[in-house]
Amino acid sequence: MSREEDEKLLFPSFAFPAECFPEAATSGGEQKKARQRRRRKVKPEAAAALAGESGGDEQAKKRRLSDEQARFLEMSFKKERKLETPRKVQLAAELGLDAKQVAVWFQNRRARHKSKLMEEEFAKLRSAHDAVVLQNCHLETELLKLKERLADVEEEKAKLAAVAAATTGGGGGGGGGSSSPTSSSFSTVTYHPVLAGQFGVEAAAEEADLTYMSEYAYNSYMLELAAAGYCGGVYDQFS
DNA sequence: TTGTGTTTTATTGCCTCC
DNA sequence: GGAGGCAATAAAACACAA
Repeated sequence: MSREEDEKLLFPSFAFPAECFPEAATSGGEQKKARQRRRRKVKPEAAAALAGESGGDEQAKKRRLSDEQARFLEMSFKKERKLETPRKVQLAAELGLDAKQVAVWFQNRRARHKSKLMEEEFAKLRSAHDAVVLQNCHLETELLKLKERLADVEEEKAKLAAVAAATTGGGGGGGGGSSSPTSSSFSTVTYHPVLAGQFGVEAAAEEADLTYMSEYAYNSYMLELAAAGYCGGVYDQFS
């Protein structure tokens, strides 16, 4: 079974939790709330059975499956995530278990599998988020530098205009104007490869003749920023 | 040994589908 | 309406540090 099939099976209608969108609370959210409100009550007979009080038969107690049984079930789970009733009964007979136990085992196993996939998904989203934060910080830093540079140029321009006015006796003069930025003072905008791929900015960046940093260069750059005290916290991972 | 955290097995209540 | 699935949860079993 492919991972995509797997996820389709396990997340038939995956959505971000309703609390992410409080303004769009729906009846689905209500259902979830209702579920969370619920407090399970263990029926007395079930509690007694678990405690071994009803006749004291060992079968009623919670028993761990043997390694062999668990291994067999695990192999079956790898082949098929859900069991048809006949297969369930057959499996139970082969393992000397109750069909209900096999069903429960599969149910719990699916839940474990799902939560593992969720963790992986979360980790991916988090790293993408971190990358966006870093990129944003980088761009803000770049913007700051450009603003400083612009201010310098404007100042230079004003000075030149004043000098021109003094020497020509007050004429207009438009000297010194064509300020094409020197390549050394303007650093190029860089895109982290992960970001570029993820958000489709690659083509646009190429078109604009922007250069790319290697992973190493990028990390070094982030270290520099961290050392300079930019965007505190975000760079902890680099230092 | 014991307190505590984690994993596993089982139950309950709700939902969907046939 | 019954079967089966899922989420939430309880509780036993287990692991492990102090």
